[in-house]
Amino acid sequence: MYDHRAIEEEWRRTWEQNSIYRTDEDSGKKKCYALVMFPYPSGSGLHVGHARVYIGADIYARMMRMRGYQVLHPMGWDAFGLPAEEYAIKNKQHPQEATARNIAVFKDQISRLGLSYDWDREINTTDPSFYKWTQWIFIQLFKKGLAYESNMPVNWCPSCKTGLANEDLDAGTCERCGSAVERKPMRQWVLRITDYADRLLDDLDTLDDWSDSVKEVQRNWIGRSDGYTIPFAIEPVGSVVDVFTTRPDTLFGCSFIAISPESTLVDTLLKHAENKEEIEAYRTRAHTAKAAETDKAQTGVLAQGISAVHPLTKKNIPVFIADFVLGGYGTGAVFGSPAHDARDFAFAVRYNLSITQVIAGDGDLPLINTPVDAPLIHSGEYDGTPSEQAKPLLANAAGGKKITVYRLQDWVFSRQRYWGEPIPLIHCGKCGVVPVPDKDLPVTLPDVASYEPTGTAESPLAAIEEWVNAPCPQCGGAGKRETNTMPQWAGSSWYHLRYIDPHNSTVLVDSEKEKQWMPVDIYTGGMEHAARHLIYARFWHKVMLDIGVVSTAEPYAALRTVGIVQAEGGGKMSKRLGNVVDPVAVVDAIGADALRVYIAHIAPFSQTVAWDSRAIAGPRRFLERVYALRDRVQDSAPDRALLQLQHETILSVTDDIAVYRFNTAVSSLMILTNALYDADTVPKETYTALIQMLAPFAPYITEVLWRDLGHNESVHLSHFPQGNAESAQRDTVVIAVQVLGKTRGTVTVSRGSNQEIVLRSIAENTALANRTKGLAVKVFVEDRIISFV
RNA sequence: GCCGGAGUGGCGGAAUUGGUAGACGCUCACGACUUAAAAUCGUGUACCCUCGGGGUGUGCGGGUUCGAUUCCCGCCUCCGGCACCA
Repeated sequence: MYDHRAIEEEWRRTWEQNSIYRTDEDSGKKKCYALVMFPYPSGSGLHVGHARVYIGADIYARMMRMRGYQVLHPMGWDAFGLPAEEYAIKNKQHPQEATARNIAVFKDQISRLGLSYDWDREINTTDPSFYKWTQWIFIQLFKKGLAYESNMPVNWCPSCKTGLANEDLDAGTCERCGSAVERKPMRQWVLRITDYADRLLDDLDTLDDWSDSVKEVQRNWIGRSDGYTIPFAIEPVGSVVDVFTTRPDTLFGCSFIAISPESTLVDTLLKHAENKEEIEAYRTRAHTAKAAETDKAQTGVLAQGISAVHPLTKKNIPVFIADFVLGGYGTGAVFGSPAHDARDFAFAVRYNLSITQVIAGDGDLPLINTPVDAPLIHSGEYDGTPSEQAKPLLANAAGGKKITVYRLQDWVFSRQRYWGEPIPLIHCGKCGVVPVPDKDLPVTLPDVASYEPTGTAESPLAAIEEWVNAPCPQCGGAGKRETNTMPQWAGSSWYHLRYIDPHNSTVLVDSEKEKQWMPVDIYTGGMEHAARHLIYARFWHKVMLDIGVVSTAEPYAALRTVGIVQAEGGGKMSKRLGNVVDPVAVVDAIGADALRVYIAHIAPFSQTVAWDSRAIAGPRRFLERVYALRDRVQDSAPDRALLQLQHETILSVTDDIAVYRFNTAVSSLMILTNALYDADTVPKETYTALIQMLAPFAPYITEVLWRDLGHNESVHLSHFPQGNAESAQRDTVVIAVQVLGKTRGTVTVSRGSNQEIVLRSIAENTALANRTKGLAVKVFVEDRIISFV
């Protein structure tokens, strides 16, 4: 038994003293920026899920370092956010204090896992020297017109007392606290991410080394859809409503127009409608309704005294204000063609509107998925035209225009909470909204008496008069600071750039260093960030490309997603169920090395796994075996078979780690270890290679064994063994003998044997000779198979 | 409903330019060591049968092929994303 506690303590200290993981900036080497998603340092400490991501990324970083790359493998803290603030409210303590304490705990726990971070580059998003640049980026967005003030209804969480972005919602509830979210019109800052929708979508095709599932999630999230706007004149208002449609071929079936209560058109209608009060009441109710409770039964209110003119038939059509029409999608107005849409059909039935079938087909109405070549009917001169062809014809005839719309909406960027980056703007009565000049950044968070959210469009910062009142940077007159803060996603949208140049106080990142390190070569983290952090970060990156801060179109060249670690037997780990596994406790019990090998070996990295407290014995046994072998090492050369296995293992382990196939890499190392265990002698050469290949997985124990082999320097600074394809070739191969498609046995021949030699071997095997007697060889594949029929 | 991913022993999983299915690990059984147990070491561990042999088998049903976990067609189930998206 090796003493993992003593070993791990000793080497952790040694590594720190010698700073062996400091980033090597030798520009003669190829660079490798191996980034792992930094954590929110929560009070509940490190989870095995964290451990899995960090260990995977670390194994990769360690191998690349040993393969001679200059590796940048940093860690930091995404520390703004609500939990620290909630804690501060409860305990009347500055969130910075709780945050600092949590970071200390997290860092201590992380350091127990044997991770090779360069701590000289540690960053913290709540550090003013960091968020100075988050604010600086916001100002660049503002100056480019990509940040704007809006009064549209937003998602409001009544429990967190703040507005939220669409990305912060989970099926109509607050992603963080689970409360039903309301729609609430309020002043807010919004980022024009939709301006970048096309680039965000199209550039996904350039990300060859991202998993398809993440790209698909982003495509769904952006949700590009091509259609038309069709103008309907409104009488007697005299204005025009543009409706959005992807189905202009059903235009002759149009029996109503529906406008979103959130649309500004409603104000215009109100001036002329006969039932103003009813419409007002409906709109108010729609605005305050909880998103999750929105009536799926499609209600609406008819605008009395108002009608729309059908652009083709010139007939008058009723106009409804209806909450099933989304304010933020398309034009906020649609036309209803009930015969060919389930929702329009239900609406028409409810309000007794006409239903006219305009595309031929059998069956009950509504007829939904009609074929593209189904002919139009009841459509005047277009009768008989196939529906797909009819789309542009009818759209053009109606005066429509082609338009591309997105499901993605602009990013609601302001939060009415304390613990976030202050938005660096000053409101001036004369000059309007003025950005804080660079020289005055960062705008630091002042101390407040109470962190309690106000429940209004202002954050607790609004109560600090001496902070709020600030002279206008432009005219010097009296101004007021913006009191909204940024969402938690702000810092993580660009942090990868700060690791490159963490101590620079004059620029966000030195451009030479940026060119040296970007893009991130491999980014490791959770799938849950696919439609949040990873979209935001790509968006900011493209803006920074446009303003010359960065030099690449994409921030992350390759992406590896980690699977969830479930509780023993499956299901979510939760404190309530008492099934949470504490990685530090596991490290104490069996050692970080065994935990790392276990995590690496248990399943493919991206796959969900259930924790298995029994299976963890295997990796520990494996390490014990490797440790025990040291007493049998001899200075002899490996025999041919062992040398072959040694090189085969080096090649496969190198390949496997490169593509995060840690499970099969560990299997290969176990096979080699078992072979050494069975061998009469343990050749030093083979054992040395084994220790070096194992080093990325088990960094502590391999240091001890490396020292035993007579080395003074760390194994992690040694060079990863080089595999030789020639040596990895086997001398003999086993060939399957198939008769009528069934494998009936095997013969062993030397590699590269031709058919004659194989047939001779078969003849020497009585059973196989009888089986194949009188049959013809159908297929012979060298070194693989011979098939008789 | 739309889009993506996946279904292999008691369990986690391995193998795909089509070529011996079940590597490696866990579990379990038996044996060695021990007064005994643990640990360790050794052997075995897909299923079935009439067991020195034979048959079946990679979610289900078809197909292509000398040969299919791998390719094609049609289903089922599970996981993830989106969803009143016009």
